[in-house]
Amino acid sequence: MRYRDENKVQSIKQKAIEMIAGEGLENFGINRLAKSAGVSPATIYIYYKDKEDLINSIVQEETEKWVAALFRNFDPEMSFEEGLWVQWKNRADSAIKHRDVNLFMEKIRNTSYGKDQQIKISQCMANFMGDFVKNAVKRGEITFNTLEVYWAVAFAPLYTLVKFHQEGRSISGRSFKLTEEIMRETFNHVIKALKK
Amino acid sequence: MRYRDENKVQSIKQKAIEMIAGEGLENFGINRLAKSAGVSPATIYIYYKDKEDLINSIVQEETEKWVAALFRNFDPEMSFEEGLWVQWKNRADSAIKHRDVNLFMEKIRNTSYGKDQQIKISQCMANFMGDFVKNAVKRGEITFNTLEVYWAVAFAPLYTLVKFHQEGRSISGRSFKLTEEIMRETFNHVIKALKK
DNA sequence: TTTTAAAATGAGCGATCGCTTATTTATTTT
DNA sequence: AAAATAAATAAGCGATCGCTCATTTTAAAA
Repeated sequence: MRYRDENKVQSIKQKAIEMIAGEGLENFGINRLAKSAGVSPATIYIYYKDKEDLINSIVQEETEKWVAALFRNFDPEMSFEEGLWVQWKNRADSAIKHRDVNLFMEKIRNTSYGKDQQIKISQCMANFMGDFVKNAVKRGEITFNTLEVYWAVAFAPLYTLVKFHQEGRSISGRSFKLTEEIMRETFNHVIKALKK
Repeated sequence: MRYRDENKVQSIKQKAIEMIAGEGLENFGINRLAKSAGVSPATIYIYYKDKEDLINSIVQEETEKWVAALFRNFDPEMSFEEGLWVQWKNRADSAIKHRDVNLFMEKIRNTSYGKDQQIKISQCMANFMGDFVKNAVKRGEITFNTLEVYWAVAFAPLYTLVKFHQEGRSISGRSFKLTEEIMRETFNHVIKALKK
């Protein structure tokens, strides 16, 4: 019997990510994807049940990779400042190295396909951060009441700068690049906010 | 001659906002909008050139209202802490009072229709904030180098909490409500980060 | 009351949508 | 070499898309 051509399914995934990253979900269609990936529309339905399944599968797969990358070289036993910086660095590296995937994820976020994605990210965050933050509090490095407030103060500034960077645009209207220097400046503000 | 029925165009706008806020752009269509608004599809094209013009018009209109609401009771001469708090309060009130519009704006953000929206918001922010921040620096209340960093530290935490609130979900998985108490807690962190 | 002109509409156009089916192609097993 | 089987495809289905047109409705102007 004939075996699956892995190049085909990889091409389908890759082109789907590129198309959604570029034009958004509202212009994304199976016929156009098939043409772009160099396969027949019917071929896509060998690998995926329907359009929804296609998108959900890719979202799930990329979310797992995305979260894993966020915690590379991270250890909950790290000091607060070191651990948070590792997560910041990983987040920024991800945005730069995998631009398409990050734009894709951003387009998905506010759609029905983004529900599971957000839940998975939240759970993973809670798991990893739970111990990390608990340790930091135990050591008397930081203080806080609500986990949501911690997340908002510790990560939201970075995520906003990453968005500015991805869009190549910002408040001032000028082009914006997320340099290590700017990351450091922002990080110092955040540390000041959270430290006792 | 016959005059335009303002109820009709208002109904079209309102239903468009509700539909996009609820199901997102990818499921939004003119025929369904017409049915929902109780008019003929052709009627919509009396008021708007095409689908793109319809969405762009609503985005522009609501963005102006949205930005205006953000600077209600705000004066660039205010002390830093007071001025920033006014903007925070306005942002939170907007999310609570005009839920549909805020969800609509959020769905639009990462689409092609969101480009002008973002630019307009950025410009308005830069104008209002320019003087305000300059005054605060002159008075020695705060210090910072980059406008983008200021924005990221001063507003991103609040905007993240607003998103949690809108989605009724957050890091922990539990339902999340943006109370005044949580806003205050977060605000104190941010002030600590920005004050000299 | 009649005329006039724009608002409003129902029906439906061509194009594209997600998806299926009948058939062919490729590769392993016999 | 023949049989077996799943991958892959071209063609196109019904449904829906954005949008238009011929016609009717409405209310001000004459």
